[in-house]
Amino acid sequence: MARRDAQKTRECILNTAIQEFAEKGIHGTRVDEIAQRSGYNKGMIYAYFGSKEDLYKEVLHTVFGVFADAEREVLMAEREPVQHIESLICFYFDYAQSNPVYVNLLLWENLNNGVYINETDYGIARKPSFDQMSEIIQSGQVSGAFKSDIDVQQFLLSAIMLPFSYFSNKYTLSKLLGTDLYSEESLVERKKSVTAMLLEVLLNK
Amino acid sequence: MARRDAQKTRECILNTAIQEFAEKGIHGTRVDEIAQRSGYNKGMIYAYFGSKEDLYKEVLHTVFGVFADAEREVLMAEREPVQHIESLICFYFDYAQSNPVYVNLLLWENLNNGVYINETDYGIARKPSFDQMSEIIQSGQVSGAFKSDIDVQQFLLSAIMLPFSYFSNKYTLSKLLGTDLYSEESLVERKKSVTAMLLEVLLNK
DNA sequence: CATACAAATAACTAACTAGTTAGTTTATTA
DNA sequence: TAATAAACTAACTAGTTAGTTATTTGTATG
Repeated sequence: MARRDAQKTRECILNTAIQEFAEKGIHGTRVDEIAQRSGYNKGMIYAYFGSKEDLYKEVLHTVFGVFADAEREVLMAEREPVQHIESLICFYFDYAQSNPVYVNLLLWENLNNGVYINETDYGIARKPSFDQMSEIIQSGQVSGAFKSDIDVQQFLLSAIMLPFSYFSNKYTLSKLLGTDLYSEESLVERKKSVTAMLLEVLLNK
Repeated sequence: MARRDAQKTRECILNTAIQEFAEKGIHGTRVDEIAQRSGYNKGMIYAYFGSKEDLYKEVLHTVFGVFADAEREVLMAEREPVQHIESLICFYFDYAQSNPVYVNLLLWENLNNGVYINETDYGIARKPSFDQMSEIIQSGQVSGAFKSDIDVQQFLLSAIMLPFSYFSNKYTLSKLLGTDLYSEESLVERKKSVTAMLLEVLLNK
């Protein structure tokens, strides 16, 4: 087996970079640290990725790409509108819970005024997803399962942000309530509550 | 008038630091830049604040303190539970909208794993606020205005995060929807929608 | 097995950055 | 008005950091 494998080296550096950038952001991350933690020389990073900024953009591209694929799979499933929306809420909650790297990189980008994300295909990748969500809701309205006066865009904004923000504000929320919001039970309870709230607003009685 | 005024100098440096830290975080901010933008020598920063980190903590203390005072005022008002909760939602939305500095510093702190915020009195300042909110809801439940099966903590989490996250995810949300979410009309619409949603879940019909 | 080339590295550089210091300017007051 | 203290500054230091270069090491192939 080749101890020298450009493909594998590249991948290994990228994975280390994902961890580092998610944890410390583009300014807090040190290229030397990525080199050391990945086990490769700093020169390799520049050989394979060009610059710190380019590496960061590839990190964004990779992490957001993986998310978009997972989201697409949920949206592609053949389901009744109610179950479809329910599974989508469930997906957002679980994904944010088990992918802190994704949550953090989104936060960093918002703080960077979207400077780096604008240079990836993030928007292009998500637009059709959003349109598809809209269609699911509209079909639920047609079938009478969903209230007809629901504003699709407003509802989706809430459905996306309610699960996400529980994890993106982890530390300040814990401080506010003074209790552990991320125990197994708390997580189950929150997920139930968010789902119930969104469905109560959406469903016809 | 004294051109040399320690109090005023301190204040001026602090205000500049608030802007810089909110914009660039503790790692992205340069002490030299704060000095230059405030118009004072870097030595003054170290004379009055000790270190970059101590200055940052004082920034957090100041900004979160101002927020806590404003929140307290809303909570102290004598109102019927329905109007009281409505005014609270309104406050959260308006405050996040007009204080990007506050929004950003909260985001930075969540990304810093709450390291610096833990060394301010943020938690202590907010705990009684949270308890007071709980009381408002409970009194609404007693009077029959609010549903009796509402989980107070779950509801408050949603009431705090729904307004906030619309602003904390400004750039990625805009990318997702592809429209300007922060025009005058969009803001009014979002605020209405969030308020309506929360009240629908909370109020007895 | 020699050679050619890709993979990898150590050591370096130029620019930057938090923090310090030695000294100057201004206001106060005895 | 001379002495004193506080406000302020310019220039420096020690350490860091993104990025480069000269060189070595491993591997596939004719």
